[in-house]
Amino acid sequence: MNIGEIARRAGVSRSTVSYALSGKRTVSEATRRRILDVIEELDYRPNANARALKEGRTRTIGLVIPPASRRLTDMQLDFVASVVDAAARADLDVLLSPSGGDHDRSFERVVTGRRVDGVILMEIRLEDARVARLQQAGLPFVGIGRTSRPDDMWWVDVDYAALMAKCVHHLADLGHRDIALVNRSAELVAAGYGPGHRALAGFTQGVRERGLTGVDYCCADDTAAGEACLNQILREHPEVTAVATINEAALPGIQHALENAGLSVPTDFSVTGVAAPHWAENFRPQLTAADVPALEMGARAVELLAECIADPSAAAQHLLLTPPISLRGSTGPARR
Amino acid sequence: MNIGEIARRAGVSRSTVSYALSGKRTVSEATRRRILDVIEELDYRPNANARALKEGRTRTIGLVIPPASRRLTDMQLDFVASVVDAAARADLDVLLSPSGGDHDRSFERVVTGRRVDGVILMEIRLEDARVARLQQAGLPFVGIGRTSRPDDMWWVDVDYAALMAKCVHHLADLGHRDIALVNRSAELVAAGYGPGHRALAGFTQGVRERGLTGVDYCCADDTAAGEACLNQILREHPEVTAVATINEAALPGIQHALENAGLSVPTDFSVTGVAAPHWAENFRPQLTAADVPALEMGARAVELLAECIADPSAAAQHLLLTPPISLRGSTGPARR
DNA sequence: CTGGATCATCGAACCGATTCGTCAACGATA
DNA sequence: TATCGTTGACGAATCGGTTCGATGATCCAG
Repeated sequence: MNIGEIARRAGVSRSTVSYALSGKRTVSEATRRRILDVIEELDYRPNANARALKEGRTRTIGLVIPPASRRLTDMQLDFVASVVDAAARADLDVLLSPSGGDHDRSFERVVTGRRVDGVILMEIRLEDARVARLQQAGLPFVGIGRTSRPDDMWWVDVDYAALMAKCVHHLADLGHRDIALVNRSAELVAAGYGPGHRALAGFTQGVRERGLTGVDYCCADDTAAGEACLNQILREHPEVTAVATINEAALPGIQHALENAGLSVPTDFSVTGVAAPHWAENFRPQLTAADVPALEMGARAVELLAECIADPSAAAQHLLLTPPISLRGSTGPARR
Repeated sequence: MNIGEIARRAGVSRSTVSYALSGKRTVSEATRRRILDVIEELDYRPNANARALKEGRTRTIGLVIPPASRRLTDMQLDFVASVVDAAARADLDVLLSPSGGDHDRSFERVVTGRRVDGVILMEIRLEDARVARLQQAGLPFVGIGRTSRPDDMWWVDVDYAALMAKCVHHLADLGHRDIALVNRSAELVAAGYGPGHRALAGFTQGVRERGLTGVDYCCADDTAAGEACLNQILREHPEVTAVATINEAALPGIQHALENAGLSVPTDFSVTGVAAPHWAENFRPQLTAADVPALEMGARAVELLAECIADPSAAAQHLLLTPPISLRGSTGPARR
């Protein structure tokens, strides 16, 4: 069931079959009809590998996700889902590669095997060896996040610094003087994970601008860690009346810790931050937070990648998103 | 930077380079050394498409996931992650295809494009057109779940019927007489989603065996629906003292509804069911539930698929998992 | 009636690997 | 020295498509 078989049954040459399918040259209506009938009858589809080999492109994009050993955040999950969906709409296939910062085999296969036309790279660090590797290989890619030298690469990112600063200002407006940041895990931050660093920078800047006192804590991405982290904050800094966080997965734990401490939100304690809508709405009361637009990011990343593939020499494009903070019920005036 | 380039620089023929890499024929140590040096210097990797074309296999598996429009459950996410990980360990790439029950283009590409050696098919329905399509195309595949005629296909599944029956017996043992089932969404059940049907069957059987009274409700996969569903149960059947569920995503909503109704778990009301450990542990008190072994399922599905690809004519293998119910704090004696 | 343009089709080269058949060189054996 | 077996390398065919150049048929204008 290859193109030769079709050609034989239709009594034409292989090239005619190819032209009948692609339309790149005219084929008489009669033979076209005959060829399509045979194709229909045999349920023939061109071999994608052969086509990719000759055409030099695969109509496939690579999606490099964090290693599966670490559970994906909901935001990342939304992002993956939207990338896959956007790619499907553009008739692109998606090849998944679970890779951390190291050069593992899966990542190397994707980069060097000419299996993909381009790559979307998730969870980029400030210094990321994978970026250099992709640039060296000359493979078009779009980063979700940016390195410390972001100008010469394509990326889509959320402006965590600005968002966190906004959160701090919001808390300051409500009269809070002592606040805490619940960041992502210490390992991630130590590895140079951009959002972690930029959120801290924004937090620090906001605190300074408003003359507040701020403390920051790293916290692993799960409920238990969130609970432990907030307990630690309450113990070590009982003066703190509000926390801001970019750690979605810690939110349930934060909630538990506050309940256990007998603190009610928002009368005794305020909580805000950056989270996927799903988490913000599951918090009780619903979280005042910037909703990370993961779904939009995925679609835009695919669009950008398509442009980058079409013209790799074009100037790098960037997209820095600053979603508004949705006021819900989890922040209120500082207690006194 | 193809194999010809390497051959030229090393002063040998292309076939010699190929044999030096594959080891399928002997190559003298001297030339091998020379070839590998050139490869190293030029950072050459064989073109995966050309290799796949010639060899007739792609070293890639397809993973057909539910469409992204519907948020994946945590269990599904764990499953995807473990499949991707297991595949990476076996040096297989994973091609993602978001497909519902219909034949969409993405699914058709995966099935007919010869881009994958085999497929893992998630969220199988009792009558699933995709299964027939794969069988017709002769593409090896492993189902996560089974159709109503499961004997002639390979699959891995969780015995939801047995698990739900166990839950019912557990509740009966605690003295509950009126219980409710919170199932997955009405659309999913109507579409013939296996776990939904089998859970209901197990629930009904358990209720009958113990002479209880049981009501069952469908519930969309989110917090709001879970809350609404439990409110409805409390309103329409105030005699109910316990619910069992296979709807993880409804658990937070169930919790909210119980809190709002002033019912405390487990003294006033019991909750149990089947959920990924993550959800079970986030419930308060922690959920007495069967932990769906999603991580194990993923790894086993990849193993099975590898066997199925190696020998497609072999007898179909099945794996029906019945994880034990972990007793945590969310079930207790019926109130009186 | 002839020359040139247009249309439809064919044949062959090519993409980048793998693999089979062949063969030269060499050493060992008779 | 003639023969045989082994080793190491080469050349060509092949996988299944796409695409370029060429060719024959048809048509219209001059």
